[in-house]
Amino acid sequence: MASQTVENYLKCIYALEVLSEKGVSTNAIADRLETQAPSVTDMLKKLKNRGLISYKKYQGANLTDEGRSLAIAIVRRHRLWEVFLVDKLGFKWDEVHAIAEELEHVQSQELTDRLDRFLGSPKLDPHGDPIPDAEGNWQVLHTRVALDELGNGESGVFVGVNDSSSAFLQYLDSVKLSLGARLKVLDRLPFDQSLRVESAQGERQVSQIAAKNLLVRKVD
Amino acid sequence: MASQTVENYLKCIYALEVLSEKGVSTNAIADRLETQAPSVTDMLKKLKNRGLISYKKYQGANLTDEGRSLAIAIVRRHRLWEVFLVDKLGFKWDEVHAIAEELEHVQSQELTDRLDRFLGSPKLDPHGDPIPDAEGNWQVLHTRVALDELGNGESGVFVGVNDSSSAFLQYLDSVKLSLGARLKVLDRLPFDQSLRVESAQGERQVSQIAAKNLLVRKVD
DNA sequence: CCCACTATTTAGGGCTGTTTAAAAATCTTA
DNA sequence: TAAGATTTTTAAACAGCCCTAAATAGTGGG
Repeated sequence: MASQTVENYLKCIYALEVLSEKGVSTNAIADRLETQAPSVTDMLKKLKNRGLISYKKYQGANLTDEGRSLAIAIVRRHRLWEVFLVDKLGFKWDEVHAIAEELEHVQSQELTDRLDRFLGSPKLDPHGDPIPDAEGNWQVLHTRVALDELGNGESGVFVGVNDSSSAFLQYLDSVKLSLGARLKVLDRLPFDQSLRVESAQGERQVSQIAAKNLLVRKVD
Repeated sequence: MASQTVENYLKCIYALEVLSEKGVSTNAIADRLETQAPSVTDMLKKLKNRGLISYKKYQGANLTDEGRSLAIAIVRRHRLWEVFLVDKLGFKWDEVHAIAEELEHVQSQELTDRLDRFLGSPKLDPHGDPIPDAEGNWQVLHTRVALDELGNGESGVFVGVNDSSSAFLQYLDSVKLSLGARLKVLDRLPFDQSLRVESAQGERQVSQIAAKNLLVRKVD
């Protein structure tokens, strides 16, 4: 039985592994978990001993199959609880992350299965991220690209975010951008590279940094 | 912020305090938490330093107002989650205790409030125990007595249990006794003091030990 | 009232997970 | 390629919570 701490490390390594070809670095983990590098080194040794990661000194860590399937199970629980919090309890999408971080550690396969059924086996969480099923598989997402990568004149449907920080989500709310919105990039402003975008609510401006964190599915 | 361990001690002391006039003894706590007496002594000192209990060596512990209100908040969360598990997820009443023990430690006032509303602000948990409201108050229960305390010829409605162990709850299920059943004590069998009881499903026999754990509200 | 028994506390450690400070390895770049 | 900078690991220590063994306080029976 993995402790909450171990679960958090696994989830963290899982998230970072996607971003880099090589092993996940000690510092990257320390930053993300807001802990210190020596704590990470310690934990990496333990995780290795438990067969959850492969790890060589100075080379970073990678999940083993066992570690990865544990990590995916945690992600599954996290995202199911997020759906519960938003759909059933009426939380807003920027409020659920911290609470789901706690709920995800409750250990009961039966609970997870029943929660999934209760929610109607949702495929996506409130931020547009896919929810793994009990076997750890998930729907292949339509190709998602950052709004920023669309050329002038191209259109896309807002389907997810790169950054699910409360700050970014609240920003999206404040400018009335929500999942499903159809967006067309008109052009870039030379000064700061911000995008002029056309949406159902009319024309708006999106900063480049926001555009990099806003994921769309391209449409014609 | 109280750790899960601290919360478990508080809940334990709260539960034991009801049963005895004096301070709650070290061993009683150790037994209930399935830990060792020295661990309890350690923790009692810490709880005292944090102002959550009053405690003198060899004299047992009692909750302070602050400790008690924390304990009641934990009981509230525990029982709300039990209602959720039974009413919404379809668990049986004997399956929910362990899971609720984990869920109760999730720290979010907002979550508790919303869960309460989502469930319709229930007043009783699946075992007939009262759920404290956000202020820590609960409905005064109709006087509940053990079935065993009814005289021959007296009747009562099954409204709760003393022992909510899985074993006892499953026993009740297996003999088709559920909350709300009307029971009339006919007489006792001299040999083992077991009760002959009349219910809607006909006449049945209830062992004395079961009768002591089965709570009824007297009716005429 | 004293002995024997039980309940409780102290002493000394272990394990997990954390920290700071310092050493070692790796990377960068002139 | 050799300093210098950065990253990572080691060392030493601490906090929370737990344990066993041993000492001590309280309690009931003779």
